[in-house]
Amino acid sequence: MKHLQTLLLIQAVAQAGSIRKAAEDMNITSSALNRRIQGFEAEFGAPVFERLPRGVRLNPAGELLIQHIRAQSSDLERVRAQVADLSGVRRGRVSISCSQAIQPYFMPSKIAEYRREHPGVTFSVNVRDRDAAEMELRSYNSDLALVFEPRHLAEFDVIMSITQPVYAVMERNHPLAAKDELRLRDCLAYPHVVPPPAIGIRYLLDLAVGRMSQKLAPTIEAESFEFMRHYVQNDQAIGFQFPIGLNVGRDDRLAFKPLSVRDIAPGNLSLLQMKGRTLPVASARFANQLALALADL
Amino acid sequence: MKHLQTLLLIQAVAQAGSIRKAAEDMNITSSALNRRIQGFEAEFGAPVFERLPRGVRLNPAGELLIQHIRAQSSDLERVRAQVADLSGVRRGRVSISCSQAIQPYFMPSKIAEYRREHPGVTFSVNVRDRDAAEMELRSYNSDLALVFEPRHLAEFDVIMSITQPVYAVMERNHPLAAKDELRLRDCLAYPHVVPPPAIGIRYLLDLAVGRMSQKLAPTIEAESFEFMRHYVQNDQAIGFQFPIGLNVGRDDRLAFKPLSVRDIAPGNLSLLQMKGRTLPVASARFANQLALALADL
DNA sequence: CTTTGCGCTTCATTATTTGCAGCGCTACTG
DNA sequence: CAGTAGCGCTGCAAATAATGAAGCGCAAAG
Repeated sequence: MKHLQTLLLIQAVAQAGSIRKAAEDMNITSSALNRRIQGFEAEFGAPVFERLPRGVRLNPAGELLIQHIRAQSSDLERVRAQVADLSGVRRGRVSISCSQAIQPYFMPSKIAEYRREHPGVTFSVNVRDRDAAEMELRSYNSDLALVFEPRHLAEFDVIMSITQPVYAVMERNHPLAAKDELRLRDCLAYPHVVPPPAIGIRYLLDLAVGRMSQKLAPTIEAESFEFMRHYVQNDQAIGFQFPIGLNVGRDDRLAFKPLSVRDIAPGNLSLLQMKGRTLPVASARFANQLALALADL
Repeated sequence: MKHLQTLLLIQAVAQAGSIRKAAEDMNITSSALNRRIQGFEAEFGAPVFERLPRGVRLNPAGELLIQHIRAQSSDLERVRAQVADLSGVRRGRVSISCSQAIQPYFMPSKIAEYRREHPGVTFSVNVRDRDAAEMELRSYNSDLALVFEPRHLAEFDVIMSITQPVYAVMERNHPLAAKDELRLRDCLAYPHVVPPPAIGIRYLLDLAVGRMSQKLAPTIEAESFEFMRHYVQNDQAIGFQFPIGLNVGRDDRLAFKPLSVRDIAPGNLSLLQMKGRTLPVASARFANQLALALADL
């Protein structure tokens, strides 16, 4: 859209960190870009960038402005999608960031379900830890985020929120696989595979261990739950995961047993959007469907 | 702001109802304006106006767009105000629509109180009935609305809400002035002054009377509470008002007595803003102060 | 101490926007 | 029922604004 051109250029400069680089990215000369920015700052009434010897950087006013720009363009997109919707076409693109646990079973099935009714809608799914997912929302790169243990709840609107107990994951004939419910201390007696601190489940583990005499002594710290699932088949090791990320009852090589909630708090799984934002139709509907599915879990 | 120019022109055309009129308003020629609009529609991907023989009118897509435009410009204003705030200056303008009852005592004292701390902030206060106040919010002409018995609550964010009983207003030595609490039927035995149906208190009266055998037989239907207050000093008449609009205990010519809540529901006084909107700093702070003051009432 | 990369400015050039005039159309008007 | 006024739209020349090429001064990096 033409009327946003200057704003988009500002965004490009903010990202590139220098006017000349941004100019190259946007296929114009640096002089033109330079003057557009000066022009804008003049009519805006305040500088937007700090001039550094090696480039530019947003100043506080610029940070405010860039936020406005993102909201702007995303809202315009929403309007266009809604207008397209008016003329009968059901199109759109839903972008969502989610925790790793959501990715293997839950999200694919829900997306497939949604697309059966709205085949014109496309999706963009990003797996992100909780901090990164929040960043995506803030930058309007994702419409939705479905994450465990979100951090800065006050900055977002919570569309739906449920809790899930932490499960231990182990080989099918692991000594602990006989019990129905496990104590955390029993698990820690075995080698254990835990994710790095940025991941929600690790946060809960750290909290829980903090109240105990025993310490967390991770044999392996691994980002990937996929990796964890395969590793525990070797070393009589224990992994941890939420049930939404497990194929409970339909995996014949692994056993999944819940940890006692006396030992470790259940995880909070929240569906978030940017505060106060009006989502595009497609995203809003998908969020709705997700909320219903979560409620049924 | 230059990058909004086309959008503002569209707004002008929507308001004027014809391109030529809008062109005159905006001091350009109709041909220039015409082509800007055509250009915009082209890149927008859909027409925004219906062409009528005597002018143009927004089509549904246009309605969506105009809403976006209003949100846009108001948000940009907010950013500018916030940037001004950054540079140390406490400036800004708060615009608020309120019910008539709020105007004589409550609003002036709260504004004065606020301005003692923020002398740079200016105010624009409009007295509106509940429907008109909601219109002002929707069109972004007012940041806030403080009204009795709002109608379409779902379209707005409720910042704060309290209830107030209905009071009868009468001459100091009116026969009913002796009692502590009045029954509605006793009031209706005297001539009564009521506002027109658009006003919140009338709505409550109509509701209450609907459950009774007696009918509302207004001697006078008057917009102005001011008028009502003066009139009841003549005809032994009864008027109705919420205590927030009365100088309870400090008026020596009138008596104010609450009606029994068994007869008539208390009025709901709500502080509203446009849904999902980020208010300018000044307005947000003032809303905050109002909410506190209402809670203390 | 040279080099590199930066923001910014000047000036001629190129796009873009504007105003003027006029066309065709439809709904009022006498 | 012709006349007229008001409308949206378009062609064309003039005015205005944005652009690119080149170069200046500056400060950090090598």
